[in-house]
Amino acid sequence: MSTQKGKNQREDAPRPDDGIQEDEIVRQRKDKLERLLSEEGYNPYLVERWERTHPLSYVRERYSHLAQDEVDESLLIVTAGRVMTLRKHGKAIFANLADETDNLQLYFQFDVMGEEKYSFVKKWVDSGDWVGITGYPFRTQRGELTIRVLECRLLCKALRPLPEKWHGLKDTEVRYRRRYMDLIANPDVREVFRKRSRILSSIRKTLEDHGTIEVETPILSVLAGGANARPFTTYHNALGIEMYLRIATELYLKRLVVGMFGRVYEMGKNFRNEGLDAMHNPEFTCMEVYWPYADYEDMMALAEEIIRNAAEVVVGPDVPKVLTYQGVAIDFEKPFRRASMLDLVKEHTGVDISSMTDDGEARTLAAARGVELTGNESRFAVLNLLFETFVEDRLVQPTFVTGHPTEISPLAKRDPDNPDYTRRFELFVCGKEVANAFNELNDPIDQRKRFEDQLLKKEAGDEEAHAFDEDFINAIEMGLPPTGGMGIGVDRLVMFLTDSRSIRDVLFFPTMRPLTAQGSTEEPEEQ
RNA sequence: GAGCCGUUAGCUCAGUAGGCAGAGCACCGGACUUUUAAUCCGGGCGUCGUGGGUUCGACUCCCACACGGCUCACCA
Repeated sequence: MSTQKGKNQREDAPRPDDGIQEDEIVRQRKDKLERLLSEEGYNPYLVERWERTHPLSYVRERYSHLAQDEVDESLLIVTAGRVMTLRKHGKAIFANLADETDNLQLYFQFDVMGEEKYSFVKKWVDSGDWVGITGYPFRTQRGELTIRVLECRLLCKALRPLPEKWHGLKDTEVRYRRRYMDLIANPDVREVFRKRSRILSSIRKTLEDHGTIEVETPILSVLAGGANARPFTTYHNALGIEMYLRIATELYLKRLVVGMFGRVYEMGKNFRNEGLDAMHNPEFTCMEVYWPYADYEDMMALAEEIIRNAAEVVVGPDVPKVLTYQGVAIDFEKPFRRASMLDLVKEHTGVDISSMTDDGEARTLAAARGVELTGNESRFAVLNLLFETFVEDRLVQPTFVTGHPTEISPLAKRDPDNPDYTRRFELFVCGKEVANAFNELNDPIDQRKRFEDQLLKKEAGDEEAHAFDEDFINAIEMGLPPTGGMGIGVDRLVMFLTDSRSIRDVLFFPTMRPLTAQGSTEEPEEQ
């Protein structure tokens, strides 16, 4: 495809596929494809269906008992997969076939298949190709469970070679940008993502076992509320308005509780226009759940149950739910520690904010410990800063941190015994926040005040202050019953349960900077 | 956003006080009916991330930029 035009395009304006260049191997494979068409009249891309009776894992399980040289012809196996390796020996060929379940050896024999079928395989099948196979299982002299192939149908031809078979694909950039190559080459990566799927199912099952129903609320809306974060902005042409991608699902879900939906949850992507690093991706998966008539202690029990069940799908049943994260054993089995933010700060810094009524005193004590302050912080803000600076990192084992100041909890109900604080917890694992829950504020008058408070912060330059949501006030003026709600950072939970160092290792396609003019403001030429 | 490190064949990686760019796997041709990182014989494959500079000569030295990784700062 190196027409004059194509060449010019590549030089003058990088195309999205620039960087994947026509190399020797691809040229050879395209030639081979043409020869396959002209010599055999076979177009592998016209194959539409293959009646697979059994995946490879079935063969391994059912025929594990076969002895050396024993063949089982009781059942014709019709299976399929990608050819990973080929070992050609003249009139016999060994290959490894992989599907989504397993990897099994194939044995092609001249005598067994007949010259025509055998020669086709020898001549036209390459590593990377997809094939449909029929044959009988047997065990080789070397003890390897193998399928003796009777028929081989070339289902699809690969024009690009597989990554190196021994070292796999290591280049992190290629692994993230072209995850399909990573998944082909690295079975452990496939396993991480299978675990992710099982964890998500487990979370859904635990919630649904408690009568919680899954709902969907807008991702695109005119107001991004429910958290303190900067949203992504977009524009709706027909309506002529700015719109935002959601930063949380909270305010919509509580509207549904008002609307008498009972226990609801949503698991989906949130979007925050902030930095990227090992713990943060601009889009990430959150689960939020709301239970009427429940409180944050019920949410603690639910959090433990969700996480323990999720751990179980990773480690297996009847095993202690203790997992190693980056070399540290994390115990999800025993009840998680519960401690108030005030006590934890006192424990780690000696500063006791609970007895304090003076903001200046709190600032002085924090400043003495090296915390940078603007001089306007309340003692509650200082408490939070001290917690973030001196405590957070140390909470390695699962810990419920309770009693956050009202000032930093604009949607949480006050503690009736101490209105400056809320009935709230955050769950920390490995020094990172995994869950956040509280008794939902259902006093519309207080909620309005809290929003007004956030508005003042926004006007003072806090870009992450909460937006004022008049309709949400309207909703809870209709009456939100006493409700416990919780959010869980699903990606982080998956990271801890799969021993993944970066959030990019648990997202199929993590956000990456584009390589070319693609994504820039430049006009995409022609068309 | 800042600092450090990296970018060489399809993949994994070597490499040179500045002097024709290397290996293994993959690929191509040949041999081979129990191999499994098959083996044996022969072969091809590179804008050494991009753009400048220094130099007789740059993959190598210098500068800028791009992308990635790590650390830090903000956030989940």
